Amino acid sequence: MAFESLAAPTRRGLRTTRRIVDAAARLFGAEGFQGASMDAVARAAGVSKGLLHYHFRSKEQLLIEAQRDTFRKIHERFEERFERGDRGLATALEGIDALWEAILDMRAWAPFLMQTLSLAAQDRPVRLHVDEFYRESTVLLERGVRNVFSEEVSQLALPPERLAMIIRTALHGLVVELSYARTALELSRVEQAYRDLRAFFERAVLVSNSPQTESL
Amino acid sequence: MAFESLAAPTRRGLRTTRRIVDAAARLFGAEGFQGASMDAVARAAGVSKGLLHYHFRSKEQLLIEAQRDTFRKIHERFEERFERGDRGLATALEGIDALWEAILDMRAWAPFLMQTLSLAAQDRPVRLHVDEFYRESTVLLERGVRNVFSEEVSQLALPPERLAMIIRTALHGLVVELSYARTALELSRVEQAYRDLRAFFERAVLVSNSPQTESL
DNA sequence: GCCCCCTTACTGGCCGCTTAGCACAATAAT
DNA sequence: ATTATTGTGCTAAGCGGCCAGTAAGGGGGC
Repeated sequence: MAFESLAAPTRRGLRTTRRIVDAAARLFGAEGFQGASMDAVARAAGVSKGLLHYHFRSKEQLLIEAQRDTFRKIHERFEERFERGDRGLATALEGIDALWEAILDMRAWAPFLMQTLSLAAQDRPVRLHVDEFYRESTVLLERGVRNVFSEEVSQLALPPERLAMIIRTALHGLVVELSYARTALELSRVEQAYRDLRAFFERAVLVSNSPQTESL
Repeated sequence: MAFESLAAPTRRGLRTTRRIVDAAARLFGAEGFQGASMDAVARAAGVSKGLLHYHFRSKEQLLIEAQRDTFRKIHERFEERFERGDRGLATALEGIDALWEAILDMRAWAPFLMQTLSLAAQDRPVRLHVDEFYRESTVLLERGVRNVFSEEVSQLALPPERLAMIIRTALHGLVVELSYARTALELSRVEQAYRDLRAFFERAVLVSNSPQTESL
């Protein structure tokens, strides 16, 4: 992480770097990228501002590291559930449930994800980095779908890549709702929306008799 | 708009105010709220920076006016289509299509909507204003659902308010994808995702035999 | 004792907002 | 009809504060 030195970072350096990245993700999410000052991030991490620039070349670099970190966390939970050998609709639903649980667990990061997506539409380097993540996760999701439905692929209402896309879209929508929800009531409405979307998915994803639906 | 005077604004003042608000929505969407300076907005609107503060008490007030304007535009298209007297699933799908078309037409505003949602999670006054819009539009959407399905309400897979919620969620997801899509290919994928979600909706929204599904 | 980690102090620049004042239109006074 | 009066729309310039980034030096683990 210490970009200037070629020496391996020490344990201590790694720990503080981690603290800084966590604080950055939290604050960027809570107050926005431009809204959260380096000084505020430093205070939240319990270090001095100078140290941030010692570890990270710039504020933008800190943002990208924080994103990488967040994405990595999601990916881990992602993979550990979707890469099993099980098959069939029930397994697919379990996998999606696991994804949703991961998102729920990380709902403190939801505003940060929103910020990230919003920034990616503006800022070139951020965009490139987010693209990379989406390529990875889309591939992962598609492979998951193909694995899970391997024997029923011909019965799928949609080809796997389009299925992966609408799952991603629906999850984006849920993340928006999550990042917006404040009260327990609002949160429970979002959870209900997840269950309802899931039920629609369950009811419509397999077509028993006909081949795939019309394209375009 | 000129908040200090109690007099009605003249035609000229109104026209420039409109130009400023348009420029603000565009720039806030493109560069973010904190990212777009008042000076930049002024330049984009072809006026001086001071004029912005003449018409709007603060930068935040300008944001809120820009939001009100955007929301109003959406609402107009919203209502003109959903308030007809027609009934049935086909009408519902038409209504949703109209909504989607409206969103597509305004896809230049998608980044701005993202910014708005992201900011609403941070900023109290912005939040209150966005809440107000959501109350309105949710009521509108629910009423639309009730109207359209009035004779088949017992056959709905979900009660109207939950149906409205998942429509909103899915649209949020699509707006995220839209605000992110740059190339024509990406755009066409988003449009495909809409059609696929719509097909799922069509296939699952009515349950022919049983009453409403399990709640919670 | 060396080097990495970290702090304090500082700088240059940008940005929101204010202020002072000009241009022009509408109404009132002469 | 010309001249005051008033008020709105708008500009230019500057102030004050905040913030990303830097520089220089102190201390603590290997």
